[in-house]
Amino acid sequence: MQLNKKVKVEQGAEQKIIAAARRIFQRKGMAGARMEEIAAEAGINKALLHYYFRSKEKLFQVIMMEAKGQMLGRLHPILGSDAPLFEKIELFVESYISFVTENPFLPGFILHEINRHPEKLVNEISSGAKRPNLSKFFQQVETEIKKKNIIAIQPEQLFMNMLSMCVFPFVGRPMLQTVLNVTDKKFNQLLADRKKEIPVFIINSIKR
Amino acid sequence: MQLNKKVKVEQGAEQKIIAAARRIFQRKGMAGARMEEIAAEAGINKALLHYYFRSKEKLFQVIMMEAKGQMLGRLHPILGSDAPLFEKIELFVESYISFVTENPFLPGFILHEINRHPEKLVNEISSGAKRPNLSKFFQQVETEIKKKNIIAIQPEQLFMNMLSMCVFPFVGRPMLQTVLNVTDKKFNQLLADRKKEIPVFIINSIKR
DNA sequence: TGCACTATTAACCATTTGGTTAAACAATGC
DNA sequence: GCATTGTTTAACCAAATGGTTAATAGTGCA
Repeated sequence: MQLNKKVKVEQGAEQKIIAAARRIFQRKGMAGARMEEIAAEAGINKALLHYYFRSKEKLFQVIMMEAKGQMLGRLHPILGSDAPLFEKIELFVESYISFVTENPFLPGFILHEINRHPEKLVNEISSGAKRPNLSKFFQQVETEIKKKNIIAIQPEQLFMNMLSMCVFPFVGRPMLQTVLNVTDKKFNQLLADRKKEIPVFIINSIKR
Repeated sequence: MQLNKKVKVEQGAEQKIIAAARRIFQRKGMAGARMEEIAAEAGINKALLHYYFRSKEKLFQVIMMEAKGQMLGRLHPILGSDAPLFEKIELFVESYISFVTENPFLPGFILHEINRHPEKLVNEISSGAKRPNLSKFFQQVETEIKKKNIIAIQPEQLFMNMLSMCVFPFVGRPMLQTVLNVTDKKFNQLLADRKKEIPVFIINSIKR
């Protein structure tokens, strides 16, 4: 028989802290987050935060690294694959929207924090993980243009368009929802629809 | 002869404060901004901030109202006009990108602060200014669909796409620039190109 | 059982920070 | 000139906040 009081759902303190820090940091940002608040959210004492992660800055780095990794890490596997261009676009949009749906505060968090520190660029992405490489995707676009399968477009512009349409509605949700004057339910439906709508929109636009 | 030491460029203290607060708040957000810092940026004493604007919160409200007004105020004049749909799209994109080019931190600022306060929605936009009304634009889209001039698309999706492609590259610039691996100059060129590229992209996508 | 080691906490500390106050300073009217 | 009113500042204050410490509780193991 095991006497361990913390079984099943009861994750260790370290994990509880990370989960709490994720929630608080992502919503309020580094400057807006309070160590006390994170401790409370994790259901522990403030001193324990410093026991596991020495400082607010250190804890923040952990969350930020994780966030960057999640946000950028899915670019390469999809865009670097061998799938044909149109299929790749569909895959990318579906995957990215699914991810952001699960983590609606993540993009805004990263963007705000990066803007806050213009000095150190986004370098050392995810602590030296592979920098996302778009060359495969870019080559594919160039090839399809040469083959007259799609119209001439700068690959960079196409990529920006794709990413913008996937991510922005989540970052700008409160503003958009007000301007569009729709309910939560309706807006969620619109977001869900975009998994199918955006690929159609993009492919319509570029195919000859 | 006027003895007034503060002529020409020397705006009054109140204006200097607002200008400084705009810069600091937009870059660092409410929580990240320091009153002392704003005072220094304005070249005055911290106590003078409280003389003109009673509290940080009050000063912040001034900047936020102004920001919302600028961001949302330009929607209605363009989208509510009588211009034909395609022309309207061109006007909108050009106007919006020009504006965001001049105020690159403004969208991120608003979005972050709104996310930070989910309770009070974007209501009371610009202190009761006219809520942007998209109905004219939406009607136009419906009409063009009926006339078979454009393909079927939910007007809300079209609007989201437009706004996303205009705004996101500025909000997400640091991330995008890293991923695309381009210089400042090249990225600025890409952004400038978008004034023409986005309308083409959109119209290509929807026209029959 | 007792010892070493980890985990956890309450109380505390130093610094930062928004905000206040009283006094100096400048402009303006009489 | 001098009183009055508006502007600006240095010094100060109280609350908030990140971080520390010393003591306590729990755990494995010899």
